[in-house]
Amino acid sequence: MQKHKVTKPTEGELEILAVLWDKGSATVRTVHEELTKTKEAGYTTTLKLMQIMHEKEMVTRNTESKTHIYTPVISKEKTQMQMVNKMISNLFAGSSTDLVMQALGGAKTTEEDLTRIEALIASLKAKK
Amino acid sequence: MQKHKVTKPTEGELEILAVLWDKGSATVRTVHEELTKTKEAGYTTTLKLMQIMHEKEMVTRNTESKTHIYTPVISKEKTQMQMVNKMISNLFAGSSTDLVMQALGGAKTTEEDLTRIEALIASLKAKK
DNA sequence: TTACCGTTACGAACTATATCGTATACTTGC
DNA sequence: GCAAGTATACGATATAGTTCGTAACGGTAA
Repeated sequence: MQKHKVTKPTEGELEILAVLWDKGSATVRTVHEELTKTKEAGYTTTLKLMQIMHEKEMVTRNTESKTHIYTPVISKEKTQMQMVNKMISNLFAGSSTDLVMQALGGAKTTEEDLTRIEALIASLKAKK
Repeated sequence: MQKHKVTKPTEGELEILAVLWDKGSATVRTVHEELTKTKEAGYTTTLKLMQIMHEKEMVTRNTESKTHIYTPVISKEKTQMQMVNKMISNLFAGSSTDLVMQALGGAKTTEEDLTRIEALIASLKAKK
């Protein structure tokens, strides 16, 4: 079986990935402008980060035109799963339930959200 | 309003905290032996990390006897909350529900767990 | 006392990440 | 063609985290 390479995005890489996931693909400038909505950063800093991500093969880029277009390689869902699982094993002693309780208890959740989760639980129960 | 200091434990610090949370307090040797059950590490590496954690005031230590005894300062619950919230905003666009769905969907959860969560949801709904 | 052992203290080296200044190249308008 | 603007490339620096070698200290057994 093929060993799957585990890419663990850093903080900064995650911010960039978030933009790319949202937009599908984007130029450095686009990403950079998104980022600067929430934080300070120099353009070349964003550029460098994205170049490093390219080296690490977290993104591909189309260099046909002078302005490169970057596209994420690793999927949002897979990354979410990896990081959630890691957190569960590191911080919740392996209990996904504890994480769920924490997340539900801590944050504001709408009634519709709660209903959606109930439905998911019901379907999970049905499978057993 | 007082600014709350956010302590963001690193990977290595988290491993040590996990042991301390479990045991209440412990010597370097005890922690180190726990850690080496799952990974390689030199004794002085563990020691140094714990000393740094002491500098950062993540732990206190009792130095009455030659062998110091370390006790966590930051609570497991608070740390869990901080990290879960961070993950929600970084990776789930602020939606705790999405995190919950991911956690429930991904991992194996017992029927009792599901029932516990249902109960929590019911009580949250009741509050609205 | 002295040799040994387990302990803490300290500092050096290494790696990873982040940030940015500067050089260089391409494009466009004049 | 050339200046201005916008891109990428590259390297230097700063900071943080990790790892570990070695010294120093204290207790204990012979």
